[in-house]
Amino acid sequence: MKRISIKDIATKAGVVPSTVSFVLNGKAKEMRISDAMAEKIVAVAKAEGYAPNHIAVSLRTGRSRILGLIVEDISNPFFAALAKNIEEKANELGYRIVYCSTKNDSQKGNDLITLLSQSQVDGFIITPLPGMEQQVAWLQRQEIPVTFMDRYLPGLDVSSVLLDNENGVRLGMQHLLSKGYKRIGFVTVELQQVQMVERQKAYEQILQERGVAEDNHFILRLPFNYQHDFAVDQIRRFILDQQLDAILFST
DNA sequence: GTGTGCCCGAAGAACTTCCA
DNA sequence: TGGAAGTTCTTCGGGCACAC
Repeated sequence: MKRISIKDIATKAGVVPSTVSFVLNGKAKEMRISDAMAEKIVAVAKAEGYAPNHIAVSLRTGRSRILGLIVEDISNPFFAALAKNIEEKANELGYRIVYCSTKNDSQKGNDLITLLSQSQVDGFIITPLPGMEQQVAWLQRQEIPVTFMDRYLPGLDVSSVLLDNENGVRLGMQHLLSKGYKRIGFVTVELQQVQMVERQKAYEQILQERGVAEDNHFILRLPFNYQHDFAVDQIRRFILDQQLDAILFST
């Protein structure tokens, strides 16, 4: 079935394509097109079920009104919730979102940046991984807008929306310490990502400030792609082996 | 293998036509 | 004559056909 184009609408309405374009883009008044003609064009477009060809629009305007959202794992509830909010806000502003997951693989992240930039996305929101620096720098050289989310890459001047990792851990630890807990465990994942490093650093710093000996710093590092049952078993052993009375989860 | 020209759909500047 | 209405032409990036 042939797709209805602006040209088809023009033929049926008895005008040229640009007149249709002006009307359908709300510029009829500006271009001094009569109300009667504008109404006729709108009616034909509606009757024919016309929908703009986004590829053609981006070809002409150089903008796709699509943003690439690259996160660690879109099935993760944390990123799914963030994605939902980002999508709602983007829709309000007339943008659509394409979601991708790196699965914590920087090569995959780099490939996704290449793929999406070739697809003419207007900008990127990325939870970056070490190893993606060059690709992000390339985006900056191409003047393609990039924003980091949840974490950042030291050495790159990119706008970032971040959690206050240190203060978050500090508040959590203060709460547990104020309740009288002394043997507080810290559960994290084996990642050298900046946010994980900052959270662990904050945990150790707070214990140090309280004069807790290093022997009583209890840290469990789970592998990134852990299975649920495995993690539960590891945490159970961690609690028993270290005789913990509280745990702070960093993720 | 390389160069050239055309095509696709839509936007918009510049232009022409019409009419009071 | 001048404003309103509508038209023409160029442009964009990439794929493709064709000539050399």
